[in-house]
Amino acid sequence: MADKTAVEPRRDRRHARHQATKREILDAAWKMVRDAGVNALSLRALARVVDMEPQSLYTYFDSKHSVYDHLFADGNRELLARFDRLEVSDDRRRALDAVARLFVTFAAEDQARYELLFLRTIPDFEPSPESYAIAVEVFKRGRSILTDVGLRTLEDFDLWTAVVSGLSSQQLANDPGGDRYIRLIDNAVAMFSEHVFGR
Amino acid sequence: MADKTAVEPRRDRRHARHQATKREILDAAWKMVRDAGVNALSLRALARVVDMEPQSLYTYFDSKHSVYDHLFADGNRELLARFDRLEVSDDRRRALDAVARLFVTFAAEDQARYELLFLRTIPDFEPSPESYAIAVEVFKRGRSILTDVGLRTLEDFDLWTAVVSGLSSQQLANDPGGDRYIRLIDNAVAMFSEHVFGR
DNA sequence: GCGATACTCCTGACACTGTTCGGAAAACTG
DNA sequence: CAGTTTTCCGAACAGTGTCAGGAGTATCGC
Repeated sequence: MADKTAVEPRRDRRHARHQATKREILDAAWKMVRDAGVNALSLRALARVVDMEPQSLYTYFDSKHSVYDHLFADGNRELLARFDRLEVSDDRRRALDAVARLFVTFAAEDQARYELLFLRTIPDFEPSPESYAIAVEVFKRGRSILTDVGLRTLEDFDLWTAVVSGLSSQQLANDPGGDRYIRLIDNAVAMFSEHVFGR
Repeated sequence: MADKTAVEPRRDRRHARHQATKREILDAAWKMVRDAGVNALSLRALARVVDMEPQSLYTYFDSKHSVYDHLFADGNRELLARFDRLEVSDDRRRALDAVARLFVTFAAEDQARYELLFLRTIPDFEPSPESYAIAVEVFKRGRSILTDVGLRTLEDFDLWTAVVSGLSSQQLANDPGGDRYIRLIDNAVAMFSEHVFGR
């Protein structure tokens, strides 16, 4: 009798929790990371949100780093998808502008995601080969768009990424939520294409 | 008797520890941060290095954030000193090149310091007014050098910082310890000054 | 339908973290 | 020498990621 009443509610909670699948956990993790910063992710707090015990998360993820790894993959997949959706103009300037705008916007949208994907800010975290492969894919896709546009040498490409990532990081650091550096994209693209293509 | 032998070594250690002053603690903190990343700093490990109990650190610092705050101030002071030591050439291109080189080198030297000063990577950390004042001083100094060179508008200045910080962050992220992006400084400065000054 | 197997989840525990409190020893001040 | 201030530590609290072991549930082969 006493046993039964003690076990009953546990079973109920089981059912409630059971729907908290991998995807839901990751979504909750995204929310936490966005609200409090990449390094403020806590497995225990995460478990609380998805109504689990912290140890149960280990059914879905090998470790905290594994959670980060999945977020890393998520972010890169999203970026890759946007690149795929992008229709590249024949006009050089227009194409460059679109790519820059795509990237800077992507960065400005979500500071945490930017940190996770492009800055090594979590101690000892390194993406798994599978996740890193997606990042490489993103890189290749970006690179191929730019070579199509006429950006041939690695030097020019590096200079391009420097400019675009510079705008992104400055936007996030000095004017998060605003458009102080986003407004400069036009100007920056003009500067860049004048330099490498002449005017 | 038993009491005395138990107390004796404690007194000896006291003397040994006593030389671990604020400066020494901060130096040790710099080393830890450089070796393991900004977010891997641990007060307990730090105390171990300077041969103290963790609680004793609170004699010198109000909190872990306060340690970060002092590091933040340290870094900005160093950068400010370098700006002061810099002799600005009359030649525009040369001057810009020197400033860019100064900054990118400073960034490339020490990833942890760069994160600490220019990226908001530590959860909830915000520099104290006193430390932030030094950062503002650095900003002013950089800005004044550039206006002297003929960079008048805020837009141009923002574009400049974007390019320079872009080179820095790319250097750290994609080729730490190397010079893949440092080599581009010449090129980048040419691009920038052609754009804002004409050629 | 039944037994074995796999999956999911939890209890308990360990070593670690930053931090607070209260007290003791040492250093400095009059 | 007495009194005050500075420096340090022992004990403890709430938080962290993680592991081991054991339940309950779902699924598969028979």
